[in-house]
Amino acid sequence: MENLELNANAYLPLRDVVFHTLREAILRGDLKPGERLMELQLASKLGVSRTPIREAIRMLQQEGLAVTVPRKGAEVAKMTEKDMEDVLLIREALEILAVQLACDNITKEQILLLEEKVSEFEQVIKTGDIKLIAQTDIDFHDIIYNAAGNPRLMSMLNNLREQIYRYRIEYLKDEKNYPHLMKEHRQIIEGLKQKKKDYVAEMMKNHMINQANEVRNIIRRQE
Amino acid sequence: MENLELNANAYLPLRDVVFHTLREAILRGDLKPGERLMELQLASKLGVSRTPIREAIRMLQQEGLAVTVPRKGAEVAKMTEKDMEDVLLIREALEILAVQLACDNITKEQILLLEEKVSEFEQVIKTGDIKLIAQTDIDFHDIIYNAAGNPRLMSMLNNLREQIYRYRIEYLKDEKNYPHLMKEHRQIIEGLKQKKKDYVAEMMKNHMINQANEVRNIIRRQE
DNA sequence: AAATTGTATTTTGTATACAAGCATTTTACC
DNA sequence: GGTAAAATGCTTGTATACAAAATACAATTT
Repeated sequence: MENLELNANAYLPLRDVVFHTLREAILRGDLKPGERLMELQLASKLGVSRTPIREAIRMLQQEGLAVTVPRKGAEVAKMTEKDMEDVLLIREALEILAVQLACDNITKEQILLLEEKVSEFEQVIKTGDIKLIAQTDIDFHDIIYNAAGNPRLMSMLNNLREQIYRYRIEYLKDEKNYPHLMKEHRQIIEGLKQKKKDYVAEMMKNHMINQANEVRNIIRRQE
Repeated sequence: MENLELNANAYLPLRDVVFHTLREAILRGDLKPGERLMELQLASKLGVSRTPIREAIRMLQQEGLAVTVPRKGAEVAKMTEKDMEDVLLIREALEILAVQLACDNITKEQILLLEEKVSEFEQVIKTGDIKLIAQTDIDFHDIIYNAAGNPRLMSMLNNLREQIYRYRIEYLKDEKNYPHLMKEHRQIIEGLKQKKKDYVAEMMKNHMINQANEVRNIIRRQE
């Protein structure tokens, strides 16, 4: 860990601000897997007392981003390759569910939004700004989640995405992945337009399997 | 709420004991949906200070069993029929995933355990003890989760089960459901034995749809 | 040298104090 | 009597104090 800074907001309780701050730090890798989350240290670094830190840690823990051992303290959750595989499988199942539900409910406007997002993606990759590229990809899927009309599913998928964020960033750093990704997104849009549920499910599955393979390669390469 | 009591354990931090106590109370309906979770009140009722109560509430909140409004406090999460539908759909997708994974990995011993559980279920329904009946059903599915070998999937399914616990109890109070339930369990075992992935998936889907329908009926009847 | 005990230090666990916000009632004024 | 403002009480938010456990490390023993 290096430089944490609080983005204070008069009306949000500090625990929520701390929670978001720590979550961001974990996702962006400023807080590394296995790194201890010491209350006093974090408190002084963020300029608050231990109380909001502790509550934020309890939230992170329930979210799976931190692991706590009683009377020992918390640390940033480590992710083994197996953990990653487990998450990817669950994500695949739920993304397929989401796109199937979306297929039933999606509006013409939402389909337009999806098409716009693909164009936007095409533009954004030229900038080379990975965070922006990642966000555009996230937006695409978020439109589908919204169309699915199942808020709990949406929040679970967001949580799963969080868990593999670091690896997805690596995946998006590799330009050779962009054409496939865009092609798959276009296939999904096509299926949604024609309301072919089995087809979109197949295309989403394909999309997920390809990403999972890339994530696997990245993990292998790192170790 | 009426009588909460703490099941103290020397080594578990109080926050965890409080968390489990409150969770149980919510699931069993002692704490009703919409009921406020006031820190001081709970603290004095459980004989602890506000600190562990607050941390437990943060955990319940992240788990979806409580909802908190800043500077207003927490209350037991309300579940609309729509929420329930949302959860049931997710559960269906993940139970199917679990049983498919189990199909790949299940051992002979685990299949034996499943068969024993069905027999046990047959015995237990004679007692009429709903909590025991529910536990036997839970055990059956837990064996499958274990065979699936995906701990994260297991914990997500456990969490989803939690959310619909109250309605599942109602479902299990109705004796006419037992024969179907047992038949479906036997079909799932058969599929796992023969390692027919598509078949187990189909049977599990069927199992889930039937339960979902019953839960729907119960909700309708209640309102 | 290895193991063990003892002690100081660090860190978490829990209780409590105090501040601030929100809601409701009371009071003052028209 | 009705409305606005003030006051009161209850609740959450945050900081801090103290206790208990874990850890690190030195001293002692084997």
